[in-house]
Amino acid sequence: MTSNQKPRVRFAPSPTGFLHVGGARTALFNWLFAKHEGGTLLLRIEDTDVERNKPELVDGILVALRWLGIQWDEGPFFQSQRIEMYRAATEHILASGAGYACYCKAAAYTGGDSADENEGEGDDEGKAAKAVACSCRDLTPERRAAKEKEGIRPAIRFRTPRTGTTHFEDAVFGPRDVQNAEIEDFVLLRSSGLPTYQLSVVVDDIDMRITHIIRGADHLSNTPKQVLIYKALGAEPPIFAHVPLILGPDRTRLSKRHGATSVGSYAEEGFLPEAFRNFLALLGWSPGDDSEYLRTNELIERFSLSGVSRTNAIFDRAKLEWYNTQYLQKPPVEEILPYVEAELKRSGLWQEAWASSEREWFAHTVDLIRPRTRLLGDFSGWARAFFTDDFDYEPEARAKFWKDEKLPLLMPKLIKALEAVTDWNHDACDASLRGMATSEGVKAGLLINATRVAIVGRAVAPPLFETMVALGKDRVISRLRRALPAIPSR
RNA sequence: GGCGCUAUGGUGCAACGGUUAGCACGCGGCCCUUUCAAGGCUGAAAUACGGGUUCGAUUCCCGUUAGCGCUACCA
Repeated sequence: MTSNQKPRVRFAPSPTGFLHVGGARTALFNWLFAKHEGGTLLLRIEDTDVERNKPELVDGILVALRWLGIQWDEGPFFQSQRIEMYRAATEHILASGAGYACYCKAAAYTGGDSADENEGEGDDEGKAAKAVACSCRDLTPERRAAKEKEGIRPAIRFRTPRTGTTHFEDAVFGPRDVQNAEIEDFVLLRSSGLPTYQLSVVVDDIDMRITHIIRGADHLSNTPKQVLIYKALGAEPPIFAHVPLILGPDRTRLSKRHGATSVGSYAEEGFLPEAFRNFLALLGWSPGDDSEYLRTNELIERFSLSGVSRTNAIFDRAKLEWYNTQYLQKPPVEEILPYVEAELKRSGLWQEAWASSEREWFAHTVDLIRPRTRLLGDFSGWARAFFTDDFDYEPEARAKFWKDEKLPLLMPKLIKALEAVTDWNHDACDASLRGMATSEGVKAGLLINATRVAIVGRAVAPPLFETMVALGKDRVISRLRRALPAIPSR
C-alpha cells in the first residue's frame, strides 16, 4: 500500500431495516475520515441475502444519510447486480484449490444431527464444539461425482489452512494474529449461487480499491476469514479500523426495545443534523482533549482513527438533547432559520412573508425564542403564539398566574395604560407596566406573569417586554382583551 | 461451550509511569431574575477485584469477575 495514495473508504449498509444510529455513526466516521484525508467515500448496498433484504428500504437509508449531511462520492453500488463477479472469484478460488464444494445440507453442517455424517456428539447440556470443516473437504473425485449425480447443489466453502496464523492490521485494535485452527471452513458461495457476505465484501473491496475498512467491531472476529480470501485472490488486504459498538442504556445491543433507534425518527423529532453528528462523533471517538462542541469543519479537521476508542459506548439521549440545545442556540440565527421554517410549514403555521418582507422580524423572533428550545418542535409547540393567534392557555399557567383576585380589576387598567403607549418598544412597555404596578401598589411580577400567560398562553416564554415588542401593540392589546373573560373573577 | 475484545463517577470522553484523577451530560445547591431556559459559581459521584513489574501504577504484565462480539448457505 503506497502512502501517497488518497484513501478510498466505503459505507456498506444492508437494506434489512432503517438506518440505525450505529450504522449512522459508522457512516459518519467513514465520511469524516475521507474528508480529513481528502479521500473518497463510496456507498455500497449489501443485498445478497434475498430472504432478509427489502429493496424498498434502500431509499430510506439514502434519505437518512442525506439528512445527516453525509454525501458519498461514488455509488450507490448494489451487490445484487454484481453476482457474476462473485461467481468468477469463486471459480478462481476453486481452481486454485483454496475452496471446495460441500454437499451437506445447511442444517446438517451447522450442528443439527440429521442425515449426512455427524461428528461431535452433543454432550448432555453444553453445546458440542462446532465442526471446523466437513468431510466434503476431502471428497474423492468419485464420491464427488456421485454427489453431483444425485443432483445436489453444493455450497462452496473455503479450505482454511489447518495450521499457522492469519495476520492483519487494525488501526483501532492494533496488529492481530489469529490461529487458523480456530477458523472454520466458511461458506463463500451458497448452494443458491449467491455469495455470502464474507466473499462479496472482499471481492467488492478489492474491485473498488478500498484502502481502509472502517466498520463496526462486530466484524472483528470474522476479519481473518476475509484476509484469507484476500490472499486466495492474490490481493493485499487493506487496513482495518473496527469501531466499538453502540449499546442501549441496559448495555445490550441497541434495538427497537430501546425506543428510537432509526436516524429518521430523530429527524422527525426535531433534532438538527449537525447536533446529531456532533453527538455521534463523540461516541467512540475523542479529539484527544476535552472539546465537546465541535462544528462539522472542526470534526473533519480533528478526526483521526487513532482517537477511536475500543470500548462500547452507551447511547445517552439526554446528552443528545443537550447537543441539540447547543446547536439551536449557539450558531448565528440565520443557520437555523431554514429548519424553523420547515418545522412551521410542517405544522401549518408558516407564512410566506416571513421569508421575504418580514424576514427580519422572523429572524429576530426566532432568536428570541431559541434560548428556551430543545427541539425544533418547540417553535410550533410552546412558542406557537408567536406565529399564530390560534393558541390555548396552558392550564398550569393560568392556575399559577391568574389566581390573584385583584387581576380582574387590574388587567383592564393595564390595557388602558398600554393603549396609551405611543412608541411601542421595550422600555416604553416596561415603564408603562411598572408605572401602573407602582400606582396600584402591586408587585410588577403579578402583572408581568399574568400578561405573559394572556399573550403567549404559557408560563414558559421569553422575557415579557421583548415578547410584547415581537408581537406588536395591536396583537398584545387584543390578546389581553381576549383573556379578560378567562381570568377568574371572584 | 470455544475463540476474541473491553473494563476511569449513572452516561460520554481526558489523563497514554509521577495530576489534589480533568471536562461534559444528568442530578443537588447558590447567583442572576419577570416565568422558564441559558449563563456563572458550586456539591455529591469513578480508576471492577486480586496478584505482580517498578522508587512510583488509572496507565505495563498475569489471573478472576463482568459486559459485549464472533462462532449462519445473516450482514
